[in-house]
Amino acid sequence: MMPARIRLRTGRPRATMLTSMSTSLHHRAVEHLGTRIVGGALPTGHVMLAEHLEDELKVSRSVVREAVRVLQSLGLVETIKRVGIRVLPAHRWNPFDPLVIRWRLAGDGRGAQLRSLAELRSAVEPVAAELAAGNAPESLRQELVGISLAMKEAGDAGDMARFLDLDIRFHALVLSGSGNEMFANLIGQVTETLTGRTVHGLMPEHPQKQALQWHMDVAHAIDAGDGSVARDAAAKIMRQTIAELAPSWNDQPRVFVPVAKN
Amino acid sequence: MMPARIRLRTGRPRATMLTSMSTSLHHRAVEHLGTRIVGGALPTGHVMLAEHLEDELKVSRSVVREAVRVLQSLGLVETIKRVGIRVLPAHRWNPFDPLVIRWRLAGDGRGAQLRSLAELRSAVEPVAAELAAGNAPESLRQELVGISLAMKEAGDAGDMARFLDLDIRFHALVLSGSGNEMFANLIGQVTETLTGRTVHGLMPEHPQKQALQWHMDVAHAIDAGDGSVARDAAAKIMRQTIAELAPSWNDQPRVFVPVAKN
DNA sequence: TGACACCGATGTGTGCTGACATCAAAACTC
DNA sequence: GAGTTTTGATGTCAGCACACATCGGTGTCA
Repeated sequence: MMPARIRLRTGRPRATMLTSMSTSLHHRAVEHLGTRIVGGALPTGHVMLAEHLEDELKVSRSVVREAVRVLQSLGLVETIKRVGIRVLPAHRWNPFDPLVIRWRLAGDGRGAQLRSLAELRSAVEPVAAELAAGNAPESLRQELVGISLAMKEAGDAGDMARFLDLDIRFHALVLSGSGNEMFANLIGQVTETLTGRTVHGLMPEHPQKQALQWHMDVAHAIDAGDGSVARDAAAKIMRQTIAELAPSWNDQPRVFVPVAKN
Repeated sequence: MMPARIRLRTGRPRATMLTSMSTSLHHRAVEHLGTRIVGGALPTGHVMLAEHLEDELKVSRSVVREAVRVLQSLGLVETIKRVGIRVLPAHRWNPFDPLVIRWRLAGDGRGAQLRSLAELRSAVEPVAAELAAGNAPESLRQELVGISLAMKEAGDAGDMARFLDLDIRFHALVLSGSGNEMFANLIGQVTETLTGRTVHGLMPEHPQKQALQWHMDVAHAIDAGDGSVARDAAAKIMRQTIAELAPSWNDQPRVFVPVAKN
């Protein structure tokens, strides 16, 4: 016989979520808090109470707590007993986390974030090209050569949409071909900067003839296993890219992270 | 009148936590699962049930769920309704997260992780030095010069402990002085590789005379605002560092992250 | 009277649990 | 085979017990 199920609580239908987002409550909570912290709406040192967040987000403690735990792992907040949830200074944030990058790109820090990413690219891609020349599998080298030729075609024809697609794949293949998983992980961010550059009209009407040649140089050097040539050609691409983009962030102030005392 | 508070449950005293660790249950759970996943004990595609983890870790659902949420944000697992918690392939992990790096360094992936970090350093530090020459605040430039001189002293005197401390601070200052928060965030990882190099006896008895000179070159070039000289000197340091360390990871296989189709 | 150490009250994160809600895989029906 | 129902896992909620840092009061001593 089935014991009668005791119904302790009515289990009200819970408002049926008027804002019928497809995403989960957890996702929404992380997103809400992350954007507000990174965007500066919640300044460094600001203390929140879990209970207050429940009211603000209209969710239960579980959701708030799980979201706070995630933000904690990103370095955005810390929890202190008897005090609350405190917003940490920006230099404690994990600047490599995709979420943090996305939130910065969406807010005031957009310029500074793009500069950081561009500088990171300018550092990494030449070394990635050099490593790819030594390590990349044969099929990848050949695809790279093919793409560099297709880029020239698309560039000469003025087909910028196709050029962008090829450009993205080109740089993704170089990063992947390095055999370094940290480099490969930057593919997403590089893609973001490349698309952003065209979307925001920072791309020249036609790709520079030089840039097309440099891409082919990189591809052929990787194919030939010539690391230093690949590196130098990639460095040239990066220098030109930085030069093109620099005006858009020249006014952004630089922040100097304090070095922990020994 | 106060309504009588209905006591739904006795709330038993909860076993008083025999394993009286100083760390929180949440921390322990994240650590336990993270090390086992990154260490390979839980292979890609392995599916766990939350309830099973409760039993295994002897913790409640809240702790398991919060830990899983954090691991999810690191890209180590995904949760699927009606299926469970699935371990994701390594190329989905966030290779820049300090936790992931630490877990890899602690397990079989140690060699590959050190290579990745060293290659990242070799890419970033020259560019960081170049940027520092243009951006670093005056006080930082001067400290850098002072440290490079002290490094020479310590090196000539054979005081390797002091040399290591100075070396760490030197590279931290260069990264910080770049004014790029992503570069600055690598300070921790660079410190790890530097200490690891000496701890594991991969460091020469006396620092190379050339290396000492290169450090001074970097410092003076940054102080003088000469970016390209700083970059080239830093690149020389990196080349030598890589050459010293390479034997320790030459047998590690490289992994090539698949590039998403367009 | 004033400075300081102690100690209890208070409040907030941490952790545990039962009860649903939801949704997709799997089983079932036609 | 297509559509429907069942099932079983995560998702969410709410209440309680506990640990512990902080604050403020109290007592002691100078």
